Amino acid sequence: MTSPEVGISVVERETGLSKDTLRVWERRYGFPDPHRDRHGERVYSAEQVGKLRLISRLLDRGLRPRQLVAASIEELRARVAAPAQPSPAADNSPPFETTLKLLAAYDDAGLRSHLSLTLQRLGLLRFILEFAAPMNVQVGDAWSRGTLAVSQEHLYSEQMQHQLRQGIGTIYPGRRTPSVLLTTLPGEAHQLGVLMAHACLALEGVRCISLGVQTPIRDIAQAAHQHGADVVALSFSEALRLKAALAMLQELRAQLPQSIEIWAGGALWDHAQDVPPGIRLVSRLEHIPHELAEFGQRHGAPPAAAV
Amino acid sequence: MTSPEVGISVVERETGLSKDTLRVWERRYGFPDPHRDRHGERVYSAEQVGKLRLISRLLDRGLRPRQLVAASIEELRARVAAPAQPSPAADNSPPFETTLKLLAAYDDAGLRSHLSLTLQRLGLLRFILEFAAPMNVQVGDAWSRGTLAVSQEHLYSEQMQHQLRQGIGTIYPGRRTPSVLLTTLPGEAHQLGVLMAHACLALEGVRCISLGVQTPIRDIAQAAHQHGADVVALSFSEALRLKAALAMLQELRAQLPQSIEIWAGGALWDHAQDVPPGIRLVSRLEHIPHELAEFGQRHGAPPAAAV
DNA sequence: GTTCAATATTGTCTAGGACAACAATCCCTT
DNA sequence: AAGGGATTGTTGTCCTAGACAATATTGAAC
Repeated sequence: MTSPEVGISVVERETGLSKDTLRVWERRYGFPDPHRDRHGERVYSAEQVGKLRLISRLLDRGLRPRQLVAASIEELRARVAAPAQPSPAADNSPPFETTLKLLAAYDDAGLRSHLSLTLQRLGLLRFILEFAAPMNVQVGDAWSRGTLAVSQEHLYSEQMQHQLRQGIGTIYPGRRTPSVLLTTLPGEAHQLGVLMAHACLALEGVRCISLGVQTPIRDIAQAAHQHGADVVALSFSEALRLKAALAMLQELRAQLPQSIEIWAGGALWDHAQDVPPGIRLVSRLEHIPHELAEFGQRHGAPPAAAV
Repeated sequence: MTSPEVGISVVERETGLSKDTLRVWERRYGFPDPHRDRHGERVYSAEQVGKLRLISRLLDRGLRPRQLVAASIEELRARVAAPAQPSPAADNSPPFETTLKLLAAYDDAGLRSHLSLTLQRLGLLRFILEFAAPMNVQVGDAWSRGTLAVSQEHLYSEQMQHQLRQGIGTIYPGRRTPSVLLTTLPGEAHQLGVLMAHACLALEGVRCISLGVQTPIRDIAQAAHQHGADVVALSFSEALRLKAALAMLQELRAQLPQSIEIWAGGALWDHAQDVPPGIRLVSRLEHIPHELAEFGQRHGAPPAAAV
């Protein structure tokens, strides 16, 4: 704990709620109810910031603030944890458990070795589908429950990224269609989704180009054009607000010719019911081969020749 | 051009100047001077946004707004381009030229192959010192001059990252002291600096742990403690404001015990004259071995046994 | 020249009012 | 009873204009 009480701009940064919103909530609902320093400026307690963070998360799921501000912290925490899909039965099979144990012990060398061995043992595809993807969810859950520190989540992410890139690096680049441009929208900093998708696509022999994360809309459109991409594939974690994501998707759709498809995937869409027209939801990495086959049919290409 | 006139929140996002700042400049200096829509809300022309973007950049270099708002766009553009260090004689040796040519042609496959070959030809250390580091500068310059699109810079960064990680992956982890924790501060998203430092350290046989980018201060401190790190090494590009960087460094210094050193490196420090006490500036990657030797002397360790 | 105090500049905070966009209700018609 | 359209409630963002702390800059005294 550095300082238990923070100013409004810190709260804005930490919760994503604008200063205006924080002030107007205080005026309307009486929450948050910050102290004032000697100069009359708002000073928020760590507890209130925590509650605001929870509320902010629930807002993204379409709930409205009036009820949320009145609820207790426990209630909010329960709502945040629960109504996602009930977490795929907290897998306790050895690789998962070991990973969490290594993270808990801050054992980076052990983690590196464990991930590398698991990759070699399973092969890249099974490593991703059966291990990396569900593991990411577990790590994300543990982080949001507070079981895992930020630094541990970073460590995990870094090491996993390393393995995935090693894996991708060993694939000889294919030339199958469609040509896919991979990236994330501004504000979405998680790389693992892009890397997993990259690997799955490359394993299908598809030509793909990754721009890393956080590419501005206009630049995605430009790059798609320049590279002659057939598909722009975007990865979304729960870090991005659903509203913002939808708005940006619509903007991108408008800037791209109809001949270029947009595929969207990632955890964000677990909570979403529908997407704007002209966007294809690829909710699971497993569906990628099927999606590629369908693309082939739509575009009259030869039906997915074996790699 | 999507829409030639935009609202205040868009300007905030695009320029990094807060709404408050935009309004108070208008009040004080008469610039910017947005039109108003029928509801009295500010509407900024593309030209004004452009000028604001230039001003925002110059502010980071310590200039003050009063003069800047009065200057013409051309004048600002000249100032942005010029007074950095005069760019190390735009190296035109083959690998550099080829890289820029491949980027200009959006040739990702060619770039991948070119980088990989250069890495194999030079070896990891020379690849970094003689090629990657100066190339990063050139790409950054080209981007800020507008010669290179954002998507091209992303592509470069992604491919270079790939090569560096491949290189790091082949190094058998050493156990030499000091134990180094690598990352960047919040707001610093550039990974290449961390990766290059990681590689240089690993090549010296030093045990190092990377947390990726943008680790919150508190979590850096916690991780350093948990990992038993002797040094926290931080990379800074010019993306971060100098002021913000210094403040965060001071905060981190306060949270770490004196026994843990902080090393700072990266392009940001080319403009800076001095750093807070208790921070060691490692201005060039080439100095890393020397820095390690000095660390050994300071801590009475055996004088840098050969790897 | 340095050092310290006075002054100017600059960003961020404050308050309360206004309104557009969206969601939820209600009522009327079919 | 169900669908559709108007009314009402909710919510986020914008507005003005004033205040002040933190940081530069200037000026005066040594």
